[in-house]
Amino acid sequence: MRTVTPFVIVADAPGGRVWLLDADDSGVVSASVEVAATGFPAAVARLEPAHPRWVWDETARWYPRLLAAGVRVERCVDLRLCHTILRASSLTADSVLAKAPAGDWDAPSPTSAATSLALAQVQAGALGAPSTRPAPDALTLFDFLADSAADSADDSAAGSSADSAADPAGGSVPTPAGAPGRTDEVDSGEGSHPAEAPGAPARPDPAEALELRAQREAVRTASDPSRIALLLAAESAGALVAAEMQHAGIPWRVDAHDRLLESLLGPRPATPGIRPARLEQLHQRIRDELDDPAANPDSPVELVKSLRRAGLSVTSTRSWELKTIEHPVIPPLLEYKKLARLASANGWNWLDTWVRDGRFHPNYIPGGVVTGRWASEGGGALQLPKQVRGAVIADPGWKLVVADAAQLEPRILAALAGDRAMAAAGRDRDLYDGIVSSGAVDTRAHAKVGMLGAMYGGTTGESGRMLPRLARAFPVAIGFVEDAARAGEAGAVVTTRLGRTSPRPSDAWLDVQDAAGADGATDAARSRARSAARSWGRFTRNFVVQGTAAEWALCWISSVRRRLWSLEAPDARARLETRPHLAFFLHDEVMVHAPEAQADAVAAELRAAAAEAGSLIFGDAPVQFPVTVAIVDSYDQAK
DNA sequence: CTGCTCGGCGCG
DNA sequence: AAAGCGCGCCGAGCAG
Repeated sequence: MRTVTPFVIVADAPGGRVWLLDADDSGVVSASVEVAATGFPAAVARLEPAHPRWVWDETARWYPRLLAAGVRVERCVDLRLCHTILRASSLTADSVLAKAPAGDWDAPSPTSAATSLALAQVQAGALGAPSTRPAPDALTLFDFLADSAADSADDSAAGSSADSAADPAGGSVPTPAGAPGRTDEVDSGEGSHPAEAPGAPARPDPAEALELRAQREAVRTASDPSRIALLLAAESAGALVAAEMQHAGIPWRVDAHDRLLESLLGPRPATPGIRPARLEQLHQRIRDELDDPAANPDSPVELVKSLRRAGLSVTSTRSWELKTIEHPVIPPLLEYKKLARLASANGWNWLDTWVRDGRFHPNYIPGGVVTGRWASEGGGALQLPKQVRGAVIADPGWKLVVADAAQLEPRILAALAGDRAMAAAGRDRDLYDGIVSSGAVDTRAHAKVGMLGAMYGGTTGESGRMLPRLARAFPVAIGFVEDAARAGEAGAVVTTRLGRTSPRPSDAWLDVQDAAGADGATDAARSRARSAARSWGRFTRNFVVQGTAAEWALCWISSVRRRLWSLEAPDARARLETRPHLAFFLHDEVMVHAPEAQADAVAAELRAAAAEAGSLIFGDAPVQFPVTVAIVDSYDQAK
């Protein structure tokens, strides 16, 4: 019988086989088994009921093959994602891990696009999914998310997860409910033998084990272990969500998409490269109105020349510039640009490339943005235009439950800064309406543009005009982003609530600043330096807000994921895609694909998860994080 | 032919 | 109505 330890490291063994290594709280390996690649999913399924945290170099490299076999895991450590955070975080700046020279773990991920469609679409093997479902209250979100180095809570302390997060003890790991306890013998790292592979060679110590130890040490010695531990756990849980969403896919109806394209563009051209009928019509009208048979609306450079020849004083072909011009060519030109964009970005070619068997399987890239937001690759998953959302349709008997965090970023700012006035403005109502009620500004639109400007560093136009009023009404919140901006302008780093730290400015940036400070610096040099400094200040100003909002969103989807898995399933062996599951995530918005009978329950969990995420990150700060929830048949019906 | 930048525009 | 943040994708056009 295997000894239960908090971590099981997954690593490549020679000959395409896989090691599974027990590791203790410090990352010390105590036992190992080696399995054939084909036996890997079954081996994971066998160990999962003890709720280990699976440790692997990259979730995107290991988890898809488990999902393809119908095996789901609760928790993991994505070493590469965690490494990136720990290397940069100001909370772990003194750690051995942060001070070491760059190594393999700092290299860009070798796994990305290549895994997308191929692995996600591997048909399931014969292996059925064993039940990995815990009792509904067996694990709180904190247990689920938080790293054991900061975990002092007992499982029975449900409902006090925020307190747990705020009170790291650096203590022992609570034994998962129903799991056998550890033996002392194992902690020494001596005297234990590979339990399931008696003939195995000496215990391996792969790079993953070394890295896990370094990460555990960095967390243990961090200036605020609970925050960084929560961030690492949320980042890793997000990686599981990403793999699961890629596996399940977004329900996409090719017939509906095709009808939509046909109604806007005309029938699909038989030959690629030929303009659809509607575009060709508009093209001809553009030539006629410009009296220029060679006018080419697909080439910005050529189009500017054509427009200027026709007497229009344009400097670009941007839509917003064209809209300011009065001329008969403008309406057909704007329509052409809109439809040409649809045809090239989300037309028939897109359908052929990205939609298979009624699902769009995008490749999500957790941590792909410096602020901690996800990026995506292939198919433009995070830029699905509203135009085509009518093709996202729930399966028969199923619903889409779409939730959106209301005014997330300003609420995040209010909580980060501890601005009680702004918190009050958002209590039980739209935050921007609340700002209007406070008397700071006169319309909701002004409140919104003013707050966005404050968070992005806007200084001009309407946004700039609102800033002084907002600064008077909410000095704490505005002061917070101003401080972040000044830090960036001075070349310093800033850090989110949970410990994600901004990159340092480049050497080129520092050189520009140095040049401006030198004796005899020219006005041009000083001006350039000021401009670069302000630009970097806008980045750091936004980083703290966008980055902390991304942390909130990670906690939200992690909680949603766990809650969905606890909902009643058709049977204990139900696969991910046959029960309510996350289908899409977009910064502050999620979509759950769920059987109609469970849609209301899902909606309730989406709301509860949002509240949970808020208290997990901000404790009892008086800021609410409401979500709007819509239960719909197609995505275009949401908001 | 491939690989790159740029303009433009989709999303939050 | 647009400019402050963060992205990815497309076609055009150019360099090699």
